[in-house]
Amino acid sequence: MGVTIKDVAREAKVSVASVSRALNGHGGVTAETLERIREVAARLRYIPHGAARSLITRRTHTIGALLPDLYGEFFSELIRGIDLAARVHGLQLLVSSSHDGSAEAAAALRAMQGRVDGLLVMSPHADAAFLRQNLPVGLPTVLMNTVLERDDYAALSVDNAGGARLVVEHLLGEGYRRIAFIQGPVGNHDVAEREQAYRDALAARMPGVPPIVLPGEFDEASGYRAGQRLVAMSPRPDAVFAANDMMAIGCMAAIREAGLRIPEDIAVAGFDDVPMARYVSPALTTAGVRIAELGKAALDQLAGQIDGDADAAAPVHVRIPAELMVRASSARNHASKAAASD
Amino acid sequence: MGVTIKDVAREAKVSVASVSRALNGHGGVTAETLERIREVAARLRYIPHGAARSLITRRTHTIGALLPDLYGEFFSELIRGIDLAARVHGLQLLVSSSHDGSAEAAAALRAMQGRVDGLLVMSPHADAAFLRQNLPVGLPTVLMNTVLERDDYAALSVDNAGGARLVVEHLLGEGYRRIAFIQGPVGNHDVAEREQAYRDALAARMPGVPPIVLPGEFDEASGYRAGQRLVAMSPRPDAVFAANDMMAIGCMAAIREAGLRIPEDIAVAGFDDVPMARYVSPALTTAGVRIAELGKAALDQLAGQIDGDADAAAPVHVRIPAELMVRASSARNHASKAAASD
DNA sequence: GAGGGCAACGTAAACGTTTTCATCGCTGCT
DNA sequence: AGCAGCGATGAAAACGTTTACGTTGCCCTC
Repeated sequence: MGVTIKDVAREAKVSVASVSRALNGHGGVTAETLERIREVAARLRYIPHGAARSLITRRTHTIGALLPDLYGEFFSELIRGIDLAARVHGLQLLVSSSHDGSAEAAAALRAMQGRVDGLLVMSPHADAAFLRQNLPVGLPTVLMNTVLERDDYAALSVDNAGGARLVVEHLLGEGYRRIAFIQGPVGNHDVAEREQAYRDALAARMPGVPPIVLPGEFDEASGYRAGQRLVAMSPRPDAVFAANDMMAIGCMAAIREAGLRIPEDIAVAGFDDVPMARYVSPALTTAGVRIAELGKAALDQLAGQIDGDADAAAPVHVRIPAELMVRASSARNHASKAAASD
Repeated sequence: MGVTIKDVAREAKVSVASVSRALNGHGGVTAETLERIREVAARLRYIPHGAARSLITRRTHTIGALLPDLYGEFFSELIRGIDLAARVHGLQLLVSSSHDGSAEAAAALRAMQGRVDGLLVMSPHADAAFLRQNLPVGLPTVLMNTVLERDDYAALSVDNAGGARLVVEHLLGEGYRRIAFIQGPVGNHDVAEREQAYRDALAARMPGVPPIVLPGEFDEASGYRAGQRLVAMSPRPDAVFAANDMMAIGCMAAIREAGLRIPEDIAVAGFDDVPMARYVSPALTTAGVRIAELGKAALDQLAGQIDGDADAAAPVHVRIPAELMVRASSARNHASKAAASD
C-alpha cells in the first residue's frame, strides 16, 4: 500500500541502508547519491513508517497523557501547557481520557506501551497498586495531582491546602464570618485537601464556629444546586467557597436568582482561576493555579527523565503554589476597586 | 529492557505463537496452557509492544489530529467531541497543534505516518498542494473547516454563512441599524465566510447602508481594541457582530468601560457559542455551533472510512448548521426575557 | 608497486509482534 | 490396522526501519 524505503532504494538503485543514511543525514553518502535519493524519495512521496522506525530506535518522540477528563477549562489549559512544552522538546502527544473505571484506564495505559517514550498520568485510579500493575517498568513517568505513598515516581501537584487557606483567610479578612464550603466529587484527593484546609483555617481563626459543607460534583449544575440550598439556610452564610470555579459560577447564578447581591449579601470564591473566572460578573475571586504552568512543568520533568539526565533521574515531588486572585465577588469593603486586581 | 513475548514464551515453555494466540483470544490453545500463559504474563507484567504489533497488523487504533491551536474554548470543545467519539470507536488520539508555519505542520503530519489509522486535519496550511505533498496516499482523512477545491477528501465545516446571516437578521429584527463587524485573522477562511454573509445580509436588507468592518485577531484583546474604536466612532454603531465569541467578550468590556450600556446603547453578538458565552453578563447572543458535535461527526466519518465500509468511502462534504442563540446582549426590546432562551 | 587506510556502499541482523504453514499426536471410522 | 480429520503446537516469514559489520575501490605513502 504505502511506499517503503525499499521502493526508494530500488528506484534510486542503491541499498536500503544508503537510503536510510541519506535521508537521516548520517553521512557516508556521496553528494550525488544523496541528491538522487532525495529526488526519488520526494518523487515517490516516501514518508518513513514511524512504528517501524521506533521499533528499532526505541524512541517514539511521543509522550502519553492519561487524563481523567477533557471537559472544561482546567483540562483545556492543562493540555495547552503540556502541548506547548512538548513542542519545545519536539514531542508529540498521545492523549487518553475520561475512562470511567479502573479497567478502562488500565487498558488505555497498556495500549500506550511501545508507542510512547514517557507517561504523564493524572487519574483518580492511579494508586500505587494500579501503577505497578499497568506501567511497564523503566518507563519514565510523571504523576500529576495523584496521591501516592511511596516515592517511586516523580510527582507534581498543586498546593491545594495553601490555596484554600489563602481564600478562607481572605474572606475572613474581608469581614465574612459564616463561610460555607462546596465539595467536589467524593474521593477526589484535591477536594479533600482543599476541604481540610478550609476546616483548619476556620478552626484556627474562628474557633468554635462550625464549618458548613455542601456536596458538589465539580460542574456548574451542582454548584447551582448548592447555591439554592445555601440561600435557604438560616442563618444564611455570608460567604461561600467552592472547591472549583465552575461550581462557584453555578452558585452565583443561584444566589442572583434568589434576589441576593454578590458580594454584599453573599461573597463567592472558587478555586483554579479558569479563564472564565475574570469574565463572569461580578468577577470571581479564586485561588489561581497556573494550570498551563503545571502541565509545562510536568512535561519538562518528564523530558528530563527521558533524556536520561542523571540529575533529573531522582524522583522529585513538586508543589505548584496557588495564588490568590481577589476580584469583585468577594470584595465587600472595596468592591469596585478590587476588580482591577487582575 | 522491557519484557517481551519471548520472555513469556520461555517462562511458560511454549512458543511465542502460542502466547500470541492465548493472549489475543484467538483460540487454538488448551484451557490449561491458556491459563499457564495468562499466569506467566501477569507475573512477568508483560505488556505487548504497540509499535511492533501495529507494524504487522497494520492497525494502530489511533487517529491523528492536526489542529491549528489548542488554546481557548473552541478547541477544548472540539477535542472533547473528538475524544468522546474516539472512545466509542476504541481509538486513541495523537494530537499535534499550534505549528506556526507550513513546514512545521508538514513535519507533524509526516511524523504521524505509521502511527495512525486516519487523520483529522484542521489547519490553515492544509491546502490541496500541502495535503498532496504530506499525506500518505490511501490514509483515511477527514478535513475540518478547510477550504479545498477538489473533492479528494471528506470534509466537514460549519455553516459560517448561515450562522452569520442569522445573527445579522436577528439584530436587524431587533431594530438595530448600524451594525459593525469585527474580523478575525486575515486569511482565515471561516472569517471570510462570516464577513461575506454579514455584508450580503446587510446589502439585502439595508441597501445603501455601508458595512462597518474592524480588524481582529480572534482573541479577547483584539476584541477589546475593536470595542474602543467602536465607541469612538461617530455616528456610533448601535450593534456589533464579532467573528467569534472571545472578541465579542473583549468588545463588551471596552463598551462597558466607555460607560455605555449593553444592549441599550450597543448590542453585541458573537459566533461559536463557547460555554463562557452564557456566563458573561449580559449573556452573549451568538451563532452556536455544536462544536463537540462537529468533532464527533468528523471522527465518526473517519472511523467509517477506516473500517472500510464501502458506503462511507465516498468523500462527503457536510455542513454543520449554526443555530442562533439569542441572549441578553442583543435583546433591546425584551432584554430580560430573552436571557432565558438557553 | 605493494600495502594501509578510508570513504562509499551493501548485506544482514535486529526490534517485537502476528500469522501462515507444517508437524504431531490423537480420535474415530471403515 | 490403517487412514482421514482435527485440534494443539511450533517454526519461520513478514512488517519497515536502523545499524553493525563486511566489502569494495581508491588514494596516499613508503
